[in-house]
Amino acid sequence: MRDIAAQAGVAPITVSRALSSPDKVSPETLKKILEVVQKEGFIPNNVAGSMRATAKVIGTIVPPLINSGIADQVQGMSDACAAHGYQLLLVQGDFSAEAEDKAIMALLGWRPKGLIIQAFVQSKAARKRIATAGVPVVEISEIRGRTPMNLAVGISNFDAAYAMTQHLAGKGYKRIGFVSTPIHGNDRLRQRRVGYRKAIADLGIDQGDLEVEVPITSKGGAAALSILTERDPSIEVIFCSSDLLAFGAVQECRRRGWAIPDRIAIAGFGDMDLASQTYPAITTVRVDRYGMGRSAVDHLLSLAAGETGSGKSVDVGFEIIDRESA
Amino acid sequence: MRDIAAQAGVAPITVSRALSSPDKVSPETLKKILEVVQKEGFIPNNVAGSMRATAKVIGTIVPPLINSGIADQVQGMSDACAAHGYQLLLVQGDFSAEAEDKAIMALLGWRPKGLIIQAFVQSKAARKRIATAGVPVVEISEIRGRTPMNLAVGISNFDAAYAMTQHLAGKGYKRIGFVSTPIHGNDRLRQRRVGYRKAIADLGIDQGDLEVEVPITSKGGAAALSILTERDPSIEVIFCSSDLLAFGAVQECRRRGWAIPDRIAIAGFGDMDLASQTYPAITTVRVDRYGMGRSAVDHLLSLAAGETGSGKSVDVGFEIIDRESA
DNA sequence: CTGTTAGCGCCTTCAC
DNA sequence: GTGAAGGCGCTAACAG
Repeated sequence: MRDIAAQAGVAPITVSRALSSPDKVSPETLKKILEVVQKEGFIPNNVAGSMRATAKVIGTIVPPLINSGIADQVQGMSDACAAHGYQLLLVQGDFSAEAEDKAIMALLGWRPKGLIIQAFVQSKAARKRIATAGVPVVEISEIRGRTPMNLAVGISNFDAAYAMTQHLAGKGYKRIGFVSTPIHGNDRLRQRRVGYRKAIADLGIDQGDLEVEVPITSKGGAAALSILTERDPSIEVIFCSSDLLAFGAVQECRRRGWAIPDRIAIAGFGDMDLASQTYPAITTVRVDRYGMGRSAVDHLLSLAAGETGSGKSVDVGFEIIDRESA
Repeated sequence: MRDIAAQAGVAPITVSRALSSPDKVSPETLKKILEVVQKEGFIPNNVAGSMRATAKVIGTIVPPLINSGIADQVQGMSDACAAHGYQLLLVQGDFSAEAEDKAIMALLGWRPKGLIIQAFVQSKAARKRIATAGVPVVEISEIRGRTPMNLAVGISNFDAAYAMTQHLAGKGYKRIGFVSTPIHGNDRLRQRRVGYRKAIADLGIDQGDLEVEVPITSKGGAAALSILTERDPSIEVIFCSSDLLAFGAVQECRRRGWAIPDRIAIAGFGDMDLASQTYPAITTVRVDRYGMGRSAVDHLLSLAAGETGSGKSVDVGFEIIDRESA
């Protein structure tokens, strides 16, 4: 930057101003400076800049990207960040509290403008650290129940699962199974199961235990179909807590030559591209994951700008998409 | 950090050492410092640290995460970064040279240890900037043809597509179609098409134009099936440049009640989870995307450590996975 | 093994 | 509209 300044015949600070607030520099000076910058291919050092001003960085922790709609969310965040001139610092963690803690530490070390986390912040220690750091946090999560640290963006997974279960019952299905990936530490999944259970109870269906947990792969969905139909051969529909599982179940049916939805019906959750393209197309719950990502960034920047959204939740809503599989 | 030092009765530099190279500090001093750090919840400021030492950050540019195996690669990079104590700075771009330039500038501003790019660096300007910055680059890309700036990690998409086309011919298929997503600016896709064409030529098959480009969705795969079978009703197999397209084509067949592979056969590329789980399971080319991500980080750090891998390519290889769909 | 000194490159503050 | 001084928090380099 000194070089540029020398070449343009001005002081370094003027170059700084030319690049960050061009309107505070006279047009001629500006033009000359920009020419030199261009010629030299100068790229200002954000690291140095972030020592005095706060870094234009948003840290985010995401669960494994593989096999999930998380990629959509990351895309949304990335796009929104780009629109505001921010950068995404990405750390992956699983759903364990320890992994989360480590990831939060790693991110805070970069003094980001804010944090976006794909769940409620679990450990008290982490919450305290974040509070001490004075960094706003947006939790992309279940919005029912706990109060978020600052602000939560998401849907009520409880309501969504409840609505889907009711929807299935409304179509005449009596014995309704529920498949999920491991729930431990994932409040979104937990709320889906709670919603399902509540609906079953409200409907007065007496069906015993038709729940199963399987790995987060389509193979898991296939396995779930086997397990549940063995446990109760009269089961009529399987509600999967993710489209990937539903997809696996659908393929397993084809493998067995079972007609969907006549022999058994299947419903999913998420409305991934997959769900509409599979044949038969999968009845599912649509969630705008991309929008959640964008919205999270927007709200985070509002919080960082001093707006106090404390404790509120932003419900992006869901929609039951009725297709052929159930 | 001054606070911590004062409380522990040592100089700031000792705290610094205690945190970054604990073995250079006496056990007692170390213990006392760590206690204070713990008690205060101190998180060192990486931004400041990165002014003198180089930042433990790797910048990466990825194409849209949605609908692709890229998520696996990101996962691999993320895991490898975590293992080395590095952080991933993620920017998304499409395949255009302008987007790439902007993304590279944005990343270089953070003075990262290195860059990982999901293609060859396209523009001369960008290459020059990177060279000037003295930052090593690993290109995850086609390894045939152009010499990489420093080092490329990937496969020969040409060889892979050639091998698959030969494989299909070997199974007796005569009229072999080729579907890809838009090739413009994506050398991996281009090399797949070139490999396909070379194989067709070598086989002496005379079949006219059986190539089509469709959007990168499974719907695109369905559309491709319609287009190609209309263009040539006697087409026997469709080789899709991605599993997602192959999946769409398979679903379209089901919708039409066409038997796979008897009425028409389908092959994919990538061996996504999807490919093995779809029924019928999809014959495809397996590429270890996760491993590519990990390997890219490892090689990048070697380069950054002064190793000169200039111009070399690391071939992670591929494998033809023969399943039911072709 | 520990401390002193100096400075990374920019931006805030204040003066002109 | 422009510039001079100083410091952000940490760590290399050198000394003890």
